[in-house]
Amino acid sequence: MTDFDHSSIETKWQRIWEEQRAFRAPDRPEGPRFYCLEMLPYPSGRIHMGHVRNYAIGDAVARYQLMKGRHLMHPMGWDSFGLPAENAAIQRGLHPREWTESNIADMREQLRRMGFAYDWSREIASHRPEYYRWNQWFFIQMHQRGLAYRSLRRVNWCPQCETVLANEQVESGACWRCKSLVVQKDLEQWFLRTSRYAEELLADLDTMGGWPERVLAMQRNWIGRSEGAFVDFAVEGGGPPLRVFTTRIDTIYGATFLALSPDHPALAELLEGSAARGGVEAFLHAQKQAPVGEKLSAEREKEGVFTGRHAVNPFSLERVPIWVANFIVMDYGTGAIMAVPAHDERDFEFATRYGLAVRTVIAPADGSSPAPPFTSEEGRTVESGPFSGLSCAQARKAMTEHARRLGFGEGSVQFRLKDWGISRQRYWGTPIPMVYCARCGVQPVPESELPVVLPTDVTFAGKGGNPLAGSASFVKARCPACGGEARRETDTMDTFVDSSWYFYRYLDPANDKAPFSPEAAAAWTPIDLYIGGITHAILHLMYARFWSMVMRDLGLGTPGEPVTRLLCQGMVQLGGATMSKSKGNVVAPDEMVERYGADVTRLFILFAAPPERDLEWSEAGIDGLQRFVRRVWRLVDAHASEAAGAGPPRRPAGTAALDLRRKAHRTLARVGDDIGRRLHLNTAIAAIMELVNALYLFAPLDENRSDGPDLSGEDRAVLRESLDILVQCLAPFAPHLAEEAWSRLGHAGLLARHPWPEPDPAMLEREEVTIVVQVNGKVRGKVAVPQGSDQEMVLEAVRRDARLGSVVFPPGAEGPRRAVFVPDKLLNLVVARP
RNA sequence: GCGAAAGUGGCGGAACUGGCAGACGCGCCGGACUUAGGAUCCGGUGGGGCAACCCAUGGGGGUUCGACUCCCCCCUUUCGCACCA
Repeated sequence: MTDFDHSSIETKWQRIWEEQRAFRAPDRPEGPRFYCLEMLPYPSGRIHMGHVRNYAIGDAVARYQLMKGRHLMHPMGWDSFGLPAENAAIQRGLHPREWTESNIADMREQLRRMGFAYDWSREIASHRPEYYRWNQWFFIQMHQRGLAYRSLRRVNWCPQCETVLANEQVESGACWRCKSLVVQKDLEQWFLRTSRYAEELLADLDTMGGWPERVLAMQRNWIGRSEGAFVDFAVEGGGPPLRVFTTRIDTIYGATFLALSPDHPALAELLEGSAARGGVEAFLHAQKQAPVGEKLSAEREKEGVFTGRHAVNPFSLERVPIWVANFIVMDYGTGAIMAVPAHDERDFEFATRYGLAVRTVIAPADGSSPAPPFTSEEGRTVESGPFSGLSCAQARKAMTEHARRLGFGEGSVQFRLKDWGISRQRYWGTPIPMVYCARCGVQPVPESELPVVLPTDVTFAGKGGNPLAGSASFVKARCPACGGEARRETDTMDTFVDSSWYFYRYLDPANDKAPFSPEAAAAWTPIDLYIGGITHAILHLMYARFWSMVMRDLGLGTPGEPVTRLLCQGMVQLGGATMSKSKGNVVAPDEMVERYGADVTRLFILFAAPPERDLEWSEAGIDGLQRFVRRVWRLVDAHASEAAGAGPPRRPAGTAALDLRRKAHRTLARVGDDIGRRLHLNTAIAAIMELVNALYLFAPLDENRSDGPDLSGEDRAVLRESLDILVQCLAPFAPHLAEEAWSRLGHAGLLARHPWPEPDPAMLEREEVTIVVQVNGKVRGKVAVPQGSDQEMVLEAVRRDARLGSVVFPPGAEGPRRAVFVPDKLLNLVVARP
């Protein structure tokens, strides 16, 4: 009896896998392939339990698919640009590159010790010029096609990080990273035109059956498509008309005022000569002071002020006052609305506060007359001039057409999805490859001059501002058009750019002519399974989809949708909160590996909960997994010598042996299905535990003997087969243990690359099945009958059953009125109730 | 407010297409082996009666021969969006 020394055994197999290049993926797979991808980590320095869980899930699937005979692509890399490196530089005086590279080295080592089956030859890191030059290349391609543009925008600004934040990075008014209150600022920014793909991004969601419903819902919500119409209201006293967007043009006869965003560009002109000018300007000033968080809140009191001007409703020709209101946001629609207090809650609230008219123009179909505001679309228009009496849908159609014909409006579709602002005023990111020439304007850096490399002569003072702007050598540039002096763009790209296409670079990581070859992309994508946290359900996954569509349109051979199946694993929590360094509730994977080994750690984290569910960390159960590993090891250790000599089982042996064979083959089928189809890794492990229990019953171990019990030759063959199956089932979850056991059982070659066996169909059948016997739906007993028995045969068995017979057919009572029979499963007898 | 998911023993969780609720593990109880065991093996373990049976999957209704599973209402929790016109 030898103990399972996890430390030496795990190290040994990690070395052998590496030496034999066991997980190298071919550049061009021939035959079935599987691309298993896990979200790449930010190299913070240490891996945490969230990583371990993510990668243990992916590794189990990857190893299983490899054994199933598929060419496997299972790469790993580093999302290595970003703010923490810069902060570390400020705090420790290290260059961000040194800090990052050293973290990568540490974390790579930690991942190796977990025994994950990665093809490390494809490793990428986004902070390396070989990688980010392609960010720059993509940017230039997009710029040429009008997909990248520069625009002055009121942006969200984090005063702490001193950088712009995308809308997506503002969480209830605070910076998503540092939580400080976000303010607004006008800045020239680079944008990517995600809006051009809004329709496709939305429409595809309906076809993405391999994604969790909640992620699809979040993305739909985020894209936020609304069908409606623009309507132009002429301004009384001249000037250009005010254009509003509405989804309820059918209520336009109830519009009693217009409301403009405080940021509306037409305001200045409207206010000229208006008596209300002073009051409006005071209001606007007060609005500007309000912090962003408050500004975005729905609970905020609705406030506004009359501009002193009027507009004309083009349908009713009525005069309506023009107001400025704080609840109108500039970046949706036109920044101006027609307010219909009778049929919109917000408009109603505002009208009530300021004593504005409320006019009902929709009558509910049921004849009721509810108090305003009611927003239902069930009903007909009333008091709507020639459009009265139509259903809301009809009215919308007719009115939109009317506006179009008369030239004061048109149908329009609006999206909540905004273009992606990618400019960041940081050092540690991809330089945006543009230069500014006084004569020629904004010019892209020629492709031959890529990459634009980050300079090293920068100081990280922590005083704010972009360190890049302080690098004279970097800022000074030549204009590609005229050759004159020019100034280089110092903004860098949002790190979400890096992660939007990295999974294609893995396929062709050394390519220095293109980001990747179209052949490689076509051969390996779409990704079969992508695993990561739900935190990326919107941003990263939306950008990755957008980028794939752009690359497809650039002719790079990528599919429009990059991911066939998405698994969002739950978070690892401690004390009800996600583990995080700042909360101080982390458990270091290193310590677990040291104490229990990688196999036990992996088994535990996979067994404790199904992958999608949050997992509350508790070590209470880990002893069970350690026991399990030892039990497996003892089985193998005790039986290896005798089992090694046995051939395959020839014929059904005794009942016990036959039962064991069936158990083994059922386990094999179940584990395969649980990993390959259902992704229920916890139940797969449970099934393997059952097989281990069955093996112990079949061949009890005697502590006083070094060898196993006395078994017949046939029993030995069955035992041998079952042990082989056990070890193979275990390979995706506890790969080191499995390899060691495999070799102990006398097999040559790596188990990791050994074909996954097919269960013997004969062993999945049973000649006898247990039928549940119910009376009026209540279980009253069970009978054993041959598989495939019909109803009569089962009834006969029930009659013969000593106990059941009298329960089901009590003397003197009527027999069953009818029976519901599910073959091989259940018989339900419906009898008259007493 | 809108949207999504979840609620099952002391605990983590099973039950896939409506068909034996509680697989598997933790914990606990008992036994075996032991100088000892916090090692190992075997058995028990939802509740009530301790037998037949009855009750039980957040609560209440419904559909069905049969509901953890489907439908309606409600409660709780978590997550996402939050004045989107």
